[in-house]
Amino acid sequence: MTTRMTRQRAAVAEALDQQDEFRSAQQLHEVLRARGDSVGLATVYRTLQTFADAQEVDQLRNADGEVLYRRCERVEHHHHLVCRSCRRTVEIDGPTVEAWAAKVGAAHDFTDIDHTIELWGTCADCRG
Amino acid sequence: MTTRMTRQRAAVAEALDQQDEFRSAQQLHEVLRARGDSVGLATVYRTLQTFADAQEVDQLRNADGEVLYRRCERVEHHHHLVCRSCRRTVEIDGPTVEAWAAKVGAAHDFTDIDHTIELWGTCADCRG
DNA sequence: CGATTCATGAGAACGATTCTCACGCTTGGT
DNA sequence: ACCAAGCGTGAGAATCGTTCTCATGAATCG
Ligand SMILES: [Mn+2]
Ligand SMILES: [Mn+2]
Ligand SMILES: [Zn+2]
Ligand SMILES: [Zn+2]
Repeated sequence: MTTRMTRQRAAVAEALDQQDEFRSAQQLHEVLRARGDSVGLATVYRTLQTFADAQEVDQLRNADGEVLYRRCERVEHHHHLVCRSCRRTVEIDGPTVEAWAAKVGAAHDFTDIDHTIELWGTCADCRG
Repeated sequence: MTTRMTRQRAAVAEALDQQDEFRSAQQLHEVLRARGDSVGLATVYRTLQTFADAQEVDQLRNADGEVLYRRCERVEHHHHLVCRSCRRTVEIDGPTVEAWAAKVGAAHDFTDIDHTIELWGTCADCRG
């Protein structure tokens, strides 16, 4: 239950903070390696999962099914608009869809409604 | 580019039609095997992908990252409310979120907006 | 300064999906 | 119907992201 502070966790947290875009565990592992902060791949996976469980990082899947992680600005629940090519991310606050999702779930007598809402597009920079 | 009619394709299509819930390629493969319509697993995967490309089946990923397929009633774009435990599915028409997604994308100067919107919950039957 | 116990990491294992490629069947023309 | 052309098939190998194993290392706390 405890969460010991280790060099590895600090390194992963720092690498995450340096990223603006969503990154995969393997990408972050590479970032760490390049920085000289050697951390085992298994540890990167474990640490990211720990952070995600603690709601300290957001995670989503790209079209290929890879899990991507990002430390967002806002800590409250939100969604993302992600560039398909560079992964530039905009944090989206969607009260409209929150209400919609809850209403639809209730209307069909489903409980514990959870929603997956992510927007993908091509950002201005990647459009040339 | 052609699409030859084979016993395997007919079998996969038929197995899909018998399902009310979202199913994985492996589950459908098992359904086929149980029916006596033996179809290779690779063929099941290929056929489902072909159907998906042709917009004849919808696909989504569950929390574990597995891809699930379903032949829906409505052929037009829509979303789903899926039971986490039995996968019972309700097809959702969401003009509200369609507009929201488009607006958000445009507001941030992203083009070719695509959205992933799926609702998960526990259906009445699975709640006991 | 120990003792305790969680954390780490190299490599094996996993599991869904894709790839390979020789063989067979659908198809379109004759 | 007959045939040639080439798409479709399937068993097994290969991929690849992710998780597991387990011996070793390090953080924590009295
Ligand atoms: Mn939301
Ligand atoms: Mn939609
Ligand atoms: Zn971009
Ligand atoms: Zn259910």
